[in-house]
Amino acid sequence: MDRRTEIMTVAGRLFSESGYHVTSMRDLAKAVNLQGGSLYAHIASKEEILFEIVSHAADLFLAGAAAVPPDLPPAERVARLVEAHLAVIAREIGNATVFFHEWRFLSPERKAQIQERRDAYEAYFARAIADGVEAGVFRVEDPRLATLFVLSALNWTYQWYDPAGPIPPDEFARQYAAMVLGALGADLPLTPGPSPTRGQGRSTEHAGGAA
Amino acid sequence: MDRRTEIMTVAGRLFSESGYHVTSMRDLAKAVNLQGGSLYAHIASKEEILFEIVSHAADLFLAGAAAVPPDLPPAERVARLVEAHLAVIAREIGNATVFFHEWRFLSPERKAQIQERRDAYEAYFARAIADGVEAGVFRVEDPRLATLFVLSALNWTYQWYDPAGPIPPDEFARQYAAMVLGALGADLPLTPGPSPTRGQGRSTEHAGGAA
DNA sequence: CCTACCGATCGGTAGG
DNA sequence: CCTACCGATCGGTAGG
Repeated sequence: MDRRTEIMTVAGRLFSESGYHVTSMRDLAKAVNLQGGSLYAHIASKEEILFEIVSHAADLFLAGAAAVPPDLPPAERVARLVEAHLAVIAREIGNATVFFHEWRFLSPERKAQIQERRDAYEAYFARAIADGVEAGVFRVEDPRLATLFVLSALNWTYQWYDPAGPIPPDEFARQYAAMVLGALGADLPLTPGPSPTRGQGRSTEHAGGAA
Repeated sequence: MDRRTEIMTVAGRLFSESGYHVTSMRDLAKAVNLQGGSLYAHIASKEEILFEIVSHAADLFLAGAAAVPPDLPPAERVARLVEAHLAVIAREIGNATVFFHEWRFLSPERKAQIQERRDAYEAYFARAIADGVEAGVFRVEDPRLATLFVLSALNWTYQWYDPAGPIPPDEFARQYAAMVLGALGADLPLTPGPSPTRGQGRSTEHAGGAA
């Protein structure tokens, strides 16, 4: 990993832990064993670092959605989109946090660039949901609101999901996808047989964040 | 509205628009027609302002949940909790934004105080969901994960919901509650008869944010 | 509630 | 990549 990449990686961690504005260039420099001014031999500005982190995360989300075959049946497509989204969060929770939490501090031009990719990403979900409604497998009143509902449920997960916690990422994604499909009015898609005792009571100890 | 209240109100707007750290005390002073130092005749510190805003929002959420009769059937209780949550966001979107976005910048003691209320709030949802599972009206694998799913779908709405937009708050809440109940595996609770043309296509023009 | 000011720290640069 | 430094701005205070 070259110096520049190291700076980006460490910055992703610091920005996600303390916030973009609270993290100073000197904090970052110290974390990579440099003097404050030396960072500028590798990067042009603090905002450039933020942009690279956010842009990288946006690309990961977009690539994940693009990898879902568009000819799959809508319900399966939605499930795959959900899984892809959560896989990105599980793998790069720090960068994902910066993506969701700090992107608004980008310059107008850079923010617009990210907005485009967010729109494109949202469109994958909107299409899958619209297809499902058309095919009669989803029952929603307003597809646009349903899309925002699904994305909301996904986007907030960076606030509380701990990939190292008790729920392994793919089990997490499986259950989450089932709930998303339920929200879309699909009839009990992948729910495993009637074993209502499964997982019960197991307070999974994820502490605060969501609420 | 006395001076102090005015400061809090304006600060809520500024913090939500630009972020807590980007908004300087001088920005705030100017917005209420004071000199920078004069703010300190009314408040002790910048963080005190943040705390009052966050604390106020936490109280609103908690009061909304507490007002839902605990003896209601679980499905209706969840629907009411969802509606109460969205009502707070519709009414105080600025303070709600600060609550969700900036609370982590509070001092450890104050953060802990807010965390307590968030936990109490979450417990309302956890209880309603647990009751529904027990009663057999909800079908979820892991009640804790289901609770986090529901709260995620709700918590993110401050990012994109516009109370002045095309979807009026109570219509918004009604549809949102239906999707939440669907996610919990309740059998098609309040879905109005088969009128799949309703609301269709109406791209509700909420622009980015969610994605 | 204002004027004037405090020390600290910020992102960034020059020159080597 | 370091040393030394820049102007700007920060939250907050003293004294009136």
